[in-house]
Amino acid sequence: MKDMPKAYDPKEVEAPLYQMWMDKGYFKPRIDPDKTPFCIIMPPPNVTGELHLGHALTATIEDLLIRWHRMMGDEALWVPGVDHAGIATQNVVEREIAKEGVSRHDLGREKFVERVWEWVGRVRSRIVVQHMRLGVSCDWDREVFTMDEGPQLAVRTTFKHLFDDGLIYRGERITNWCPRCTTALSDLEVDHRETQGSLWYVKYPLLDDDGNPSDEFVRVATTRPETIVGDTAVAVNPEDDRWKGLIGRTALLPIIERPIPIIGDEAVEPEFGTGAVKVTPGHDPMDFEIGGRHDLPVIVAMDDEAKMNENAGPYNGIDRFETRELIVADLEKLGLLEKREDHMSSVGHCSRCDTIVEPIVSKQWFVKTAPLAKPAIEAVKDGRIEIIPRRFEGVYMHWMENIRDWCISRQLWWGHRIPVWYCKAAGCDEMFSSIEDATECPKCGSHDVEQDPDVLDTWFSSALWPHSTLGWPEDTDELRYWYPTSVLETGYDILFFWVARMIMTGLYNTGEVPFRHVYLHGLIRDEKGDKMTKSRGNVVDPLEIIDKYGTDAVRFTMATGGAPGNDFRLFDEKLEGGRNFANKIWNAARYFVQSAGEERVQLPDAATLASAAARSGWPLEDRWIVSRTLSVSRQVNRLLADFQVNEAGRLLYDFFWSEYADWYVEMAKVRLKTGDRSPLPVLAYTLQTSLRLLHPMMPFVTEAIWQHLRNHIDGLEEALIVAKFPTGDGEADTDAEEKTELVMDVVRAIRNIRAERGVDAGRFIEAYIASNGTDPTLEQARPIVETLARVRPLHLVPDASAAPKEGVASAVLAKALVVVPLAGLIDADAERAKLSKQLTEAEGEIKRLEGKLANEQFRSKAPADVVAKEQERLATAESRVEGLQGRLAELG
RNA sequence: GGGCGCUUAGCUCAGUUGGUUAGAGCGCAGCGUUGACAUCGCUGAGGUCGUAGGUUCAAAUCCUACAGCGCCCA
Repeated sequence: MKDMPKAYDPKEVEAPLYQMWMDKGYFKPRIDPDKTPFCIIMPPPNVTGELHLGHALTATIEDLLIRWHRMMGDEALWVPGVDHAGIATQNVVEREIAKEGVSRHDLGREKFVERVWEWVGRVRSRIVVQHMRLGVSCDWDREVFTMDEGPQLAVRTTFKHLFDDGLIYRGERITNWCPRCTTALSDLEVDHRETQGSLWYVKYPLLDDDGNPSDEFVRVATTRPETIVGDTAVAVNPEDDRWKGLIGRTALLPIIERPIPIIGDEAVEPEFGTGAVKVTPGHDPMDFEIGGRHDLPVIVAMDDEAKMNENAGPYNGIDRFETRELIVADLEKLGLLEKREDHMSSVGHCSRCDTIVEPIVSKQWFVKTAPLAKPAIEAVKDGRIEIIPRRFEGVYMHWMENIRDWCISRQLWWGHRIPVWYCKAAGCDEMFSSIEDATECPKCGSHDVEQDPDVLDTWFSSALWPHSTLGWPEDTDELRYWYPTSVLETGYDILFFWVARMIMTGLYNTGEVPFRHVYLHGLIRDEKGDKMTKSRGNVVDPLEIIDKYGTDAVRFTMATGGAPGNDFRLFDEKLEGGRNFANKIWNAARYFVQSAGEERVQLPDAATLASAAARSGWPLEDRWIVSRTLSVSRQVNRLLADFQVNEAGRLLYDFFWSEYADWYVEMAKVRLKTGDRSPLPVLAYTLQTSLRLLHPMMPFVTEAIWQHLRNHIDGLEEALIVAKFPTGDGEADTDAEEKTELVMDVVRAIRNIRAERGVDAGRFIEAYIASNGTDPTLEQARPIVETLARVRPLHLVPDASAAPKEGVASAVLAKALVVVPLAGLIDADAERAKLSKQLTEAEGEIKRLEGKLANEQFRSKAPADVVAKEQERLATAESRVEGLQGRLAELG
């Protein structure tokens, strides 16, 4: 840690700093009742593979919040973890072993699960390494896996409680079935897509009163003719005059030749197709409901893989879509196919493998959600939980209020085995849930008990995450101290999957909300605005861009890229901006370090910093930057408290670059070059304050600089990560801010004239500034104006008459007149035209403001400070007009 | 079908209790090798804030309708 290289090199500093933080144990909070607990439970990434940009965004925002609170003195706990991701991981490992030509059935359940554990071991450590590259300051000793013992116990305990409370039941229901994953899915795991298909019109012969075929037909329309074999009725709307006469009669199912009743049900839409529909309770959710209302038999005509079964007569063993073709052809041959139309319909796809889902009736486990939803709705309604951005509360409410029972069983091998046992003893059909592995039937005492072979939906264990990671069901110190947790931060796309369910189970298990705030971030898209997906091939690997731009650049870009809850597009130019900013910070610090040299700089003392009066003797620019630093510190705290992470980032970017680096440092150089060391404490103060403010967002570059600064500034904490976060306590100095604005305006005006007239950048030119002769501001700032505007000699004159009139360029400010003699470079007519144009604009401004201020309504209804502001604006415009008129008069 | 979001400078986006002369980054134009930084500096051009109404002293910001795009739920 000697010299600072000319450019910031993230590769040099990141790994050693992370190691240092780890070694010092800075990530580990203590349970301290005198301090405020702050806790975030990390959304556990799936053990399916690599982290993606969504995880990087999550990590960035959560680490920012954690670091901020840690620096505020809170006991900040961030719990990392990973999720076993049932279906997804099983699929990935199945693909892995398929490369060896082996299926999971070849291996058998036990061997297959062993293979999954091997996979998990590899992926878990990779995820940890990836997270570390992002700079996350989570407590690694607490890293949890959803399949660890603790979470296992939490899962079983929750299941048993729900089971005993009658909130879990097993039943024959129609569920979404993925024939490729061969498991049931919950409603949320199905993606619906509008798909071009066909609507076939089929004639079902009617039987006469004696049960003999008649020459009458009922015509039904269907998008899924392959399910005809499972029909158990034809339904019409009882209000439908065309068909209500048929209710009570019997139709003969084509091909299968099963007599089925014609029933009336209000769910039938008369506008659809012919107004008569076939009813297949075994393969259609709506038909299942109709069947329930009319006591219709349920026929399941397909197997696990959606091949037709023995109930499908001649199609037994044939795939569902092939069967569709065959049936259509057969109906045609029988003369029962009337016509085919193009038809758009919504088709469900497995969210994991994209296979078309088959609605199928099977025996599954469900959670009765309505009783759990009620308190979950209350918690958000009464503000115990706040969702950010606010609009998602409406989305949450709507879903919760219309919630449907949750299918939690999955026909998988990888996951939490359902803690239910069946007694096999003759005459006993006991079914019971147990937290411990059961060996004995509680009813008959038989040891012939068998555990349910299925596993639970992954989200069942994730739903317990905020309390299970803290030790529940044990009554741990952690749980007592950090629960309810502070913030749950994740993408809005898993509001229902995860957030809503955590609220339900959290309240059910602990009686308390799992977290106080839910912060939902948007999705990161590619340059064109497309979602990043493997199939599109547009996925960006976080490590790749970290290698290219540095972690801080990635984090800064993520944090400031968009507003909370809004999607944003990521591309190289944005990341370059982040990288450049990191380099800017680095170099601004480097300048300080070089300027300080061997000297150890003392920071200004706290009392002086706190009081504007105490600072009043300081040079103007020092007073200004301290005042601005205090103000920015306050704003950053307010913005972060409001979760306006992006605004906080922008504010710091603007402050550091456009105020500190562009102006204060340049002003400070003026004195430093004369050998005056007095700016050093203020440079040190502003720089180190900025680093503290920036640290949560850009931890590496700021900490790296901090460690350099410790050799040059007295009194800095040993590491920035545990340094105190600035709160901005201290008086603003509006006088200094206003006066510095004047100085900057003057410098800008001269620079503008130089650029417009094409004056060589290096050349010093003469200039006159006429301002209110009693204000010593410009005299005090003379060296600054001279240097920053490259002016010599600079004439400070009491009024415009003292400045030359021929061959000059002028700039009229409200509080000053700038006159630059540039013989030979000035076209008098153009100069007059320019000033006239400005005069017209300023006069327009006056007119507008006078009109506004003359309005009695405005004066009486607008708040006093708004009126005062407009008045001030008017005065400014008036003085500009005066100046411009005077200048024009003088120019003739 | 129900709900939500977006539409602001050439591009990408900010703009949270309605009160500026509507901002930033990138891009663009001109100038620039004075020891922090060319991953830079200085200067500049560029917008009737989707359209039409309404509320208000005051609307990019609130309300209504419409258009285009996107998402969620059914």
